[in-house]
Amino acid sequence: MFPERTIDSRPEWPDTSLMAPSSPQSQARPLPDALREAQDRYIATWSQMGSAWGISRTMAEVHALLYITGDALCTDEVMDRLEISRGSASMSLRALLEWGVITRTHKRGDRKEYFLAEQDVWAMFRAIVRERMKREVDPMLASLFEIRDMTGGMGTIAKDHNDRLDQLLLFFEVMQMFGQRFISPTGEGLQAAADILSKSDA
Amino acid sequence: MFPERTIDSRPEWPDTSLMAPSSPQSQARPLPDALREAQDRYIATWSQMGSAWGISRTMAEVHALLYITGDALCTDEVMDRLEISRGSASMSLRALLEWGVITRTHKRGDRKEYFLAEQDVWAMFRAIVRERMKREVDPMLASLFEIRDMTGGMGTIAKDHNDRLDQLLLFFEVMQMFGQRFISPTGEGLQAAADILSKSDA
DNA sequence: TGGCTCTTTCAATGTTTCCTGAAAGAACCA
DNA sequence: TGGTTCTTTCAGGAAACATTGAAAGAGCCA
Repeated sequence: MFPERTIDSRPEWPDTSLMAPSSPQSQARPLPDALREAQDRYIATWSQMGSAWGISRTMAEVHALLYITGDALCTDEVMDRLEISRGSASMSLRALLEWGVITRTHKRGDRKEYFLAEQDVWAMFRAIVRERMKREVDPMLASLFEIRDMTGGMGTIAKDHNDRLDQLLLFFEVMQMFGQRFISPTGEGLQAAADILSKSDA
Repeated sequence: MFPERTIDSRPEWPDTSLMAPSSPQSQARPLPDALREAQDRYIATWSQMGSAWGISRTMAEVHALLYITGDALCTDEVMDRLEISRGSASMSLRALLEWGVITRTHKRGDRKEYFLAEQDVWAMFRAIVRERMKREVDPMLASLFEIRDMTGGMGTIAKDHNDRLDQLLLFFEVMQMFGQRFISPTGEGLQAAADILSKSDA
């Protein structure tokens, strides 16, 4: 069902008792193999999710990497870790910035840009919902209104057609309202509720 | 922002005062040009929407056509209207059946199958949400749990990593709960509320 | 200003995804 | 059973999409 694409997802664990001298990590701190493998599987999972929802695999992978490591990584680190080209890394990072799910940072005495993923999952999804509404739902609603106007004065011959459009318009307006509530400060109330729930039954 | 793809979306109206003797329509009833054009624009809009959300353009077009006409159409009618091949029409129709957003019907004395779109927008979206949860969210949650288990016993070195996964898991569990509420009979309450809203301020 | 480092762009290329159309399959009828 | 009508399948081709890498751009420093 999902497209075949994994970043080495072996089913078994290697020996994890020692630190492996893995490739040059962010700040010279090598990672236990098990952790690295878990990261890779997370990256693969997130990239599958992304492609099912119309986000390019690489962009999803870059985001997954930044989120799961929690580190501020530079372009070269992203390239090396995901084995992608400079151009691809650059474009993905920029797109993620535009989505508002990562931010630029700098390190003292280093000219490179570092990228850090939004660490609050709810804030991250608020950003995603905000962008998708802006890019897809709003224009579509505008189109639907226009289309509705095309047959507005046609009388009974277009009645059913217009009713169907009205039904759709109503639905998307309701959804838009929900979306706005989700991304607004009120949406943070939802997050708070979820946080409380999580603590009460953990 | 959206990919270029339209089904003849001229900005101006043709003369709509008369029925145009258009191509052989479902039941030999020709359509006013304006109505046909509005249908085309709806089809184009819906197909754009679809591709932004990972649904193939053709499949979205077929669904749009069935929804907006409200008619039970057979494969040949779909092919002719959208100018797609028999194979493509057949596959799209089957996929739409699997999604549960269209149904098969038959006409007396006719061996062909006819296809009818679910006409209730809320029922349609309940079907879509149900399928997407089943196909994408549930497997992803399963993966996240597995990944979480990979580093469950690793102690402090994986603490932050595990916290991040837990945050994601919590988020998706909340979303799953919402989704289930949306698709359950309770979800119909939502629909009812929206219907009332629409009548009260129309 | 010239040289250095890092970032962005984009034409060419590679890859995935989708569509086509012919052929096989299935259901029905006489 | 053979013929007719409709549906599904799938290999091959076409289109859409993503990635690469080299070159241009941008900022910085001495």
